[in-house]
Amino acid sequence: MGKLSEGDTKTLILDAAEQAFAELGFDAASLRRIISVAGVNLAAIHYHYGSKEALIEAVFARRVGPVNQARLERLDAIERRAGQGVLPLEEVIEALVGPALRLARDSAKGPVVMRLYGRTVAEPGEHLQKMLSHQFGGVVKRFATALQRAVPELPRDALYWRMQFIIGAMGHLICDPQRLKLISGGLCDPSDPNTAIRQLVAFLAAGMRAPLPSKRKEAPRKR
Amino acid sequence: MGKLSEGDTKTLILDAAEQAFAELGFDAASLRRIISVAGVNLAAIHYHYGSKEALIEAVFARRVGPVNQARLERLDAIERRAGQGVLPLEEVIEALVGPALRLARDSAKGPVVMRLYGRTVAEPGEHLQKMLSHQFGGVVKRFATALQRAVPELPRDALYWRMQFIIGAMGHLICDPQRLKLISGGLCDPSDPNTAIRQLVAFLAAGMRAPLPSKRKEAPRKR
DNA sequence: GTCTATAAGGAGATAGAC
DNA sequence: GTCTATCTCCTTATAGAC
Repeated sequence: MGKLSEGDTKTLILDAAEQAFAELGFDAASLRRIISVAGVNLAAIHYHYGSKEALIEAVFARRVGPVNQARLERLDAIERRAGQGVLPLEEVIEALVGPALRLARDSAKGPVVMRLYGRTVAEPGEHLQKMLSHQFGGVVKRFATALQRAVPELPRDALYWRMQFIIGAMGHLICDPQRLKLISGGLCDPSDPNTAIRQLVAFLAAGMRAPLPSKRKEAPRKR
Repeated sequence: MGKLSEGDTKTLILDAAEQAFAELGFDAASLRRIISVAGVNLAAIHYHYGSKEALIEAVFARRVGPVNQARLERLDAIERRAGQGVLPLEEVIEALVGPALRLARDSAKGPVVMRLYGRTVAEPGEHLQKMLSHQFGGVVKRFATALQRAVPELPRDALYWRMQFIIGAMGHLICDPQRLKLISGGLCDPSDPNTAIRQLVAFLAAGMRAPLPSKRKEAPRKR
């Protein structure tokens, strides 16, 4: 556990698996492809991890753990500064989306890691979804109460709707940055985390402060 | 093409495939599982569709075509009413997200269809992504110019960033409605399209109108 | 810990009778 | 158009030598 050796077989597998999962998806990335990139033997995966499912979980946990820890630490600092008062909305949102978007810069892997991270949300499969709930359940709860403290007048149902929108906007940006570059004709550069965070926080904060939708009907329907 | 027979083998396959893809994902849903639900023979899939890839495309096109047509028709009506003036932002956004969210109500399948529709955005695979660009390219371009006309003072780079956020929030809501019910403790009901649309439009319109993010401190500048 | 060899099964696709 | 039977390939996983 305390080993640091870089040529470690266990780590070689983890790195190659991460890249393959990000590039091809969990199903399409076979263990055989992973070992060919890692330069290790097929049996080594089962020796070190036991199964493909366990490998997926290990790949995921290595990145998600630090991100969620950073989120909670930043939220702690915000709450400490605010005392009993209202929390600053932009800072709370930045604490939620910033660490995830900055993951691209922290890792030498760059955008590859981001795709993996964002993709898991959309992927089906009981095992993955259980893992997600386990990894993110606490973070979601903490940020739900923090956002409530940042926008106290917002009813609770609207709060949860809007949290879902935040998660969706963040996830899509993380998962599929290339599409933004494409549709903008190269005008936007999603690989720059600072610009991404600034744009995202401004948009989401305004959304959180939006006046409540009227119960009224929608626009006239064409038939 | 003009056939209406409901027990049609071709349609039975399409229905079963849609459900299986939505439930399990494109990779995990095997043709053998699809035929067992449809009650048809394995060879029938290849006779009617040729390959699994072509089947995926057929499943997708059946739903996306009408949705995109509805989007463009509503946008046409909005632009006709507005003449040369500024477009009403809420209505443009509603034209974009409404038809997709209402898909759940129009189809007897309900939420199943929604999951399929939203999931495809996040899925990897060259073939799927090419198909997406082909199916949605025109719609994205039309709505980009429409949104620009609705928020004329917004710089073009911010416009594309925010469009990406819109697509993400909408897609996540469509793809994974159950998570909202879960994290809200049953307070929010994502299966009610009208509430979902109202909440989503209010949030996104406010986001589109957000002041531009500053580079470092509070100094929102306009172009 | 790492290797070879192989097990055991599921996948998509097809040929040819009816 | 529909069926049975089968082909070929690739997957995860394991047993056992070194």
